[in-house]
Amino acid sequence: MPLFESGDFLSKLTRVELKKYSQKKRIVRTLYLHGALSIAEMVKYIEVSTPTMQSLLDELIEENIVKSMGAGSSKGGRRPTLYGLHRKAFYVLSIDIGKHATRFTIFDSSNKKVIPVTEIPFLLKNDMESVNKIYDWAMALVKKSKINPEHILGVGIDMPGLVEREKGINHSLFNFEEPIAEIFSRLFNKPVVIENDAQAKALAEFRFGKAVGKKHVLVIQIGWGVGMGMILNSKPYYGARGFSGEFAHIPMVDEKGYLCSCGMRGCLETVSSGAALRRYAIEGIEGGEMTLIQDMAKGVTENITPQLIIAAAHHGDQFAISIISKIGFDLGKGIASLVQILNPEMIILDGRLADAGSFLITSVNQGLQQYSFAKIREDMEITMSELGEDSSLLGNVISLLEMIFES
Amino acid sequence: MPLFESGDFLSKLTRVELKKYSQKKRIVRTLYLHGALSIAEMVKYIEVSTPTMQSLLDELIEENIVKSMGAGSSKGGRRPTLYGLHRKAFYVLSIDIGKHATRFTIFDSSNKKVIPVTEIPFLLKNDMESVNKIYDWAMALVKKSKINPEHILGVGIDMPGLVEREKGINHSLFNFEEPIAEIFSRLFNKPVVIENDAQAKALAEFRFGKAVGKKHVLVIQIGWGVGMGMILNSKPYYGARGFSGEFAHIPMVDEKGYLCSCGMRGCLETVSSGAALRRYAIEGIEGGEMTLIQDMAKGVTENITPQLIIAAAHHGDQFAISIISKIGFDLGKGIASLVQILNPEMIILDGRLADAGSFLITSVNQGLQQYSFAKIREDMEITMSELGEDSSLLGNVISLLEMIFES
DNA sequence: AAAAACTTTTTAAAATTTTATCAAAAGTTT
DNA sequence: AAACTTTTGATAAAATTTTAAAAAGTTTTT
Repeated sequence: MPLFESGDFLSKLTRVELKKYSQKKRIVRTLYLHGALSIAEMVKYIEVSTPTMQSLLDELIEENIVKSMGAGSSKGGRRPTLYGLHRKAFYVLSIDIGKHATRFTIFDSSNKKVIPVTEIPFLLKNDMESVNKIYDWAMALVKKSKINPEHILGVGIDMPGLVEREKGINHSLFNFEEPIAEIFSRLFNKPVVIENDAQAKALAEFRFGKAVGKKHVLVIQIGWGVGMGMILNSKPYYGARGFSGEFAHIPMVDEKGYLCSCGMRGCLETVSSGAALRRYAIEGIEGGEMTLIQDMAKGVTENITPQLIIAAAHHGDQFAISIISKIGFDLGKGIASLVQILNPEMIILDGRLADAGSFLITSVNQGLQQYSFAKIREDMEITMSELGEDSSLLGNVISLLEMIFES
Repeated sequence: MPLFESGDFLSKLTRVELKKYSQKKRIVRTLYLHGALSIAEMVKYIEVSTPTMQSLLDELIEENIVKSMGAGSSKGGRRPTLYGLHRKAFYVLSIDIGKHATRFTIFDSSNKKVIPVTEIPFLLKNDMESVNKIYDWAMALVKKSKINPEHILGVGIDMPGLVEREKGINHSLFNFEEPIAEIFSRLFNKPVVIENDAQAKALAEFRFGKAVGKKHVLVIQIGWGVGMGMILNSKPYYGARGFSGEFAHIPMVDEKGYLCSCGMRGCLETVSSGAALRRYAIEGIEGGEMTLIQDMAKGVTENITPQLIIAAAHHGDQFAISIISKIGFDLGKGIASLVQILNPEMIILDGRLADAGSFLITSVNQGLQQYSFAKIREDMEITMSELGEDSSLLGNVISLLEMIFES
């Protein structure tokens, strides 16, 4: 049984065959998410009796997808035999498309990278040439990895923009006549799933990060801009067309607000993002503020980046701290809206601005406190991501597998 | 098989018995939601073969829960036998607790009221006396209805406040040592579910109103205050502790904003609610505005209600129209945040202010257009509820049944 | 050190569900 | 109006799954 079958194949199966097929997929999914398990444990996740589970596992072993991993530790009785995914059960090619760089890697079924992440810095253009370049680089990586392309289950891709995951369309980027996911699928001759970059990060947090086991989690990514991915009711939330999470563009400031890159005025992103931080710094310096930032940037405006401002704050620069706090407070105010509306269990901050650490968290909490109910905040945790910068690449794998396991 | 069994009873069942029990519940749920169906149709909803479905139905008929409803119309072949719920399969007592009045009725399993809604006007107090009064009135209604209390499956109650449905606690009202749902459950000696009033309305819209078949719907209730119930991913959304939907208290106006009843400043409710509308009217009249409102209220401030202002608008009063528009615009701005974050398919407006109809909708759309992406609005519909004022009573029934069917 | 208790796995009989086929009833086409 | 198609429902053999009990392997207790 190959893990991925077309609907055409599936429609020919009888009820029993279909049930067995979906049970096997659930087993593979469970082993992917939880690692090696005993029969007794698996029976708790998947509703079948022990003998049935055993025969399903036998078949999966026969098919070289699952293998016995030896005995686990006893809980006061016979030691269980653990079953886990064969390392080579499947590979997934993951691509993180960004504005200024695109990153590639390949994961195996135990979630390990089989080849280091390759980052190709290039300015993304909204044309087929960029698509073809990405394909070529990806194929070069596959070749380099020496993995048999047959063993690659599919391709997971994340990118910025308004992504309609189900239809495989990105309305902001690569919005050609044919859905971009289908274009890639044709090129790679594999199933391809596309995902919004922030949502990919949320998936990674949910399955392998701080949000494991949580039901309602918001992952907010703060870089030059702001993005959000959501897990609601233990499921990724996409909304009607996948356009959810546009937290960056909720109204925060009145008519007098700055013009946002999206064309509206006074969006959260105009007062609470890396770009806003930079603008505050430049405005401050022009207004005659005494600050380390100017020295550190050697007087060159182009050198003023969020990272530099954060570094200045870590050196004790009061102006840097004050503008980070300003941004944090407004972010907290924005988060207050989220909290009041969604009552999440946890909010995870990610992205480069998250490096501002306690400077940011403190002021975020201030804004949040001023604009939300204590009861709703009570059991909620705001925390920083610990998955690192490859989390979106990992999220792509999860996204692809979920697509395959759901069908 | 009684429809509601305790966990104790269930834990004694074998796997097969449990499966059969849950399949039977799913059949009852399906028949409740969709009305009478044929075996062939039910097989599409519930994954069993025709012979199995037949034997399950036979058992349910034997138990007097389901009955054959005669032949349906043919779709080009043998006419199907339709099976539906016995009218007396179960009854549900529904109570809508409001600040100024509490309303009671009893529904049968075909969703019909077996007795007209009784409204008891009394000012709700936060004490056990009010609880006991509500219980007494409810029992009086049961007696009047002449329904055997044994046949009442349970009690569904909605009320304002921060309701933690799973624990049966309302943190704003009746927050005694024992959860209020348990207190009522002990009094009635039946399963009781409590629900936030706006969420109850959302449930009614989702199952029997304009939101049937939709996946992501927000139901906004605008009366003196503002409430919201949500359906996300085809499920009622409650959040971590059931405190979601506090849309009324997201920040809308800066520090200069009005003080809100919740203690914060500048909440949406301070600029976009029946109370805000009244305040605008009074402020306007005091400021010397020429308006019909003053005549209609006979110069008595107490007479100025949202309804009166809406009536003035319908008479062409420009000032009334302008303040309704003001409120609508701000509501639209608030809705923009919801839309950007959640990308819903549909937003349903309900509550007394919804009577302002087109005056409101037009300005809501203006605010929404100014502060949200066209792509996200594109396929979204904003509409008025058509379920009428009993929708929360109906929602309570759905809530109770979902609790019972889920367990 | 042996026995008891406990967890996991295996086995085979028992129970259940499905598949496949047929029959009945109604619509559609010739 | 007869023949054909379609849909629904019923039946019995075939296949599958579960139950229950026994076996195997560890830890804990006596």
